[in-house]
Amino acid sequence: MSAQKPDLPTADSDGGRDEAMYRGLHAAIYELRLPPGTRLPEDVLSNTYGVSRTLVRKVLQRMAMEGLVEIRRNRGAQVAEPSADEAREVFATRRMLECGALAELPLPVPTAELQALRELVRQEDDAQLNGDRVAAIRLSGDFHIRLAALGGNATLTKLVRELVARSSLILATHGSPISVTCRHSEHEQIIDLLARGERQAGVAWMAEHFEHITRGLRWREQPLDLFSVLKGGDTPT
Amino acid sequence: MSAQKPDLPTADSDGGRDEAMYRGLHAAIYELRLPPGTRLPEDVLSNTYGVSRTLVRKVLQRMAMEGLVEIRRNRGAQVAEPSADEAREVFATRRMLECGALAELPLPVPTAELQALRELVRQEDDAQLNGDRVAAIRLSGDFHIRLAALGGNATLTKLVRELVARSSLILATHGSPISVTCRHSEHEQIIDLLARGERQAGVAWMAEHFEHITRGLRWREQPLDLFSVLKGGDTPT
DNA sequence: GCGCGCCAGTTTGTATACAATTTACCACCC
DNA sequence: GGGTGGTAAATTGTATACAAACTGGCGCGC
Repeated sequence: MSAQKPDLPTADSDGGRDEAMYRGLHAAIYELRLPPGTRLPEDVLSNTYGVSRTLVRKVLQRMAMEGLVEIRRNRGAQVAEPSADEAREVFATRRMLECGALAELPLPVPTAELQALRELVRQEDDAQLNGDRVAAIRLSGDFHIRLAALGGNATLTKLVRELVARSSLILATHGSPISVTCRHSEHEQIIDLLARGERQAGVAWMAEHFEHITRGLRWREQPLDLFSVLKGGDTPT
Repeated sequence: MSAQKPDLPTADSDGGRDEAMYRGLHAAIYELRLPPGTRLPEDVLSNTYGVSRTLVRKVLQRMAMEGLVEIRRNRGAQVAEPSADEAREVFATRRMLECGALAELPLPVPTAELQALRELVRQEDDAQLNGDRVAAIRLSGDFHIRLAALGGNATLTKLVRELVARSSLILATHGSPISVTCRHSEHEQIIDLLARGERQAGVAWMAEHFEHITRGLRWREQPLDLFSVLKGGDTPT
């Protein structure tokens, strides 16, 4: 059942400079070193990575498709600033995908995987205690990705990976400073339930977990989209 | 001041010639006028749409991200030929997303929407009777997209739209000539359950519906992936 | 005759040049 | 003085040019 697709003899190590640039930019955004709203001028990236604007544009287009970057016509690219609506949608979608995947997870889960997941939880816990909010967000995302990947569905895993990366931006924009991410105990609880083979309970817990995250967001209003307000056209007294 | 032009950020109205070309190519692939495996040389597309290869590549890259086109380094693009594994993954993922969306659909569904869905079913039914397999596949996809869109989750709807387009290629490649798509009665049954407010029954029926589709695929005739066969080194006797 | 290697033709990958649009700044007018 | 309009600088959009890689065919040697 494993869908391994041997691309070319040189597997995934290569991919060219554009792939290297993609990884760099993706990591920088996922790890919030480039916060939401940061402008990404093409010539700067071009000079930074030593490639032509052609490749820069290619990478930016790709990341725009993934929702990590916003490209406005003739106005360049910037790190995406997810709206409140988008935040709700992303987490609702993640809940469906991740709960669905969890519900069909073949049991028992290999011990090695359980151990790796526990290790991620431990690191996330450390980050929380150290007040390293950014690291906690990233590690929480890694946990969810790894968990989703257990099902062996590469298509689903890819989607979850993309949604998790967007979630990172969402938490940076709308997350409250305290208890930004999932409470560590919740992640640990899911693992424990999985280890005991109580899959259905794990699914229920996961759903509640997403509920907590969504509720934890603070919906501080966005930059007040003047256009849509005016076009909304409520009758002027 | 010429600010009267509704230039919304996520412009769906216009985006230039590249957007027009995207729509054209997407429709051609979705409607199977360009069957899986069809090569898509850049200069041909360039001449066809009257744009430079730059824009052609931009569109092809985008469609590759969506899984509709495969781009192999230095070897150009072609309409994707989904593998059997990919087919299973796509339908499993769709089941999770679409069942999840259905389970949370606010009831009652507006009458106009129900009517539009019934109309799609009717057209699909016609196509089936007329032996127009290609139209039936497309209309079936339209039905699923419209149903998913009812929830109002744009992020989820976009994912479903992409997966449905890929499903079109999957059915073209692996679908059996008869009963290619969903049996029409199944779609109608889902609408009826929805109209009566029996959401849970609808979800269950939808899940079974995907089960039927997956089972209806014929898995013979794998593309003879010589590389992985040789490298896999199973050497079965 | 069969196989190997070389060469030409074709196709893609990347960079650069030029056009179009936006942005910012400053002079100008009310 | 504040707002308006225009012009210049900067940035992006598109096209083209050139380099690299692959494909297919032909000739040569075994």
